[in-house]
Amino acid sequence: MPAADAHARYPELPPWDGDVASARALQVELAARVSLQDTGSEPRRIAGVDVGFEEGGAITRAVAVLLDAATLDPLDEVVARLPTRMPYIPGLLSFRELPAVLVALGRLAASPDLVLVDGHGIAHPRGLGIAAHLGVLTGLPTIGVAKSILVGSHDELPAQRGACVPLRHRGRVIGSVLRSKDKVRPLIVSPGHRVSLVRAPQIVLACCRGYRLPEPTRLADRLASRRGPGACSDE
DNA sequence: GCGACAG
DNA sequence: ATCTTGTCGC
Repeated sequence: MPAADAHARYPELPPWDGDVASARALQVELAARVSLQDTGSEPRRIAGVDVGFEEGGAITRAVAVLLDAATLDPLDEVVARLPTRMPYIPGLLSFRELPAVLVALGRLAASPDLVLVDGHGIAHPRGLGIAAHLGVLTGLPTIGVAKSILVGSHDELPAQRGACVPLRHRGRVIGSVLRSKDKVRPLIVSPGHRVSLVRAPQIVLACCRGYRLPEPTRLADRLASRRGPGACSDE
């Protein structure tokens, strides 16, 4: 996909025009298209996506990594850089980051059967966090893995890895608060699309390998922001 | 009206 | 998200 055609290709992701009210209205429409039904089949390839910024925010850098679902070994990684076209507005994150994410995902060597996104799924004021928005756009099963709560509340969570309690909002369960590692801040996991509330945290926990973040998101995160071992593309 | 607010 | 070194704790 030509590095800036996400808008033309997806009517559900219009270019930013400063109209917050209509963007929110669109989210309400798209949220009605979200499915919380599991696919039934086990994923063979799982992708992880995350976004970082360069040049003081002028450049949006999206990273997509593809992993073998069985071994969690990396199969491919893509970095896409696009000029930033919108400011960060709580609740409208997907409109700002998805254009770059779609380009990165489209350049992967193979399409994933599931995508883990750094951000929320349906655990959002209008039920359409970035993972849910991406799922509705592409039709791919997606799960939101956030590092903090946007909306909702929950009971106390045990300190041991694997502990999981429901995240509720307006009397509804919208996700899970999951302890992915002993004594670290929990992850906020919510279905994005075509994944159930029950399976989302199970899948995410199964993707954790001793770090707080599950491998798909952790590897994408490492390339999107920090400079760690293997983060340099040249030399 | 006041505070909260993914990344 | 990003600006940023060393440091406290498991």
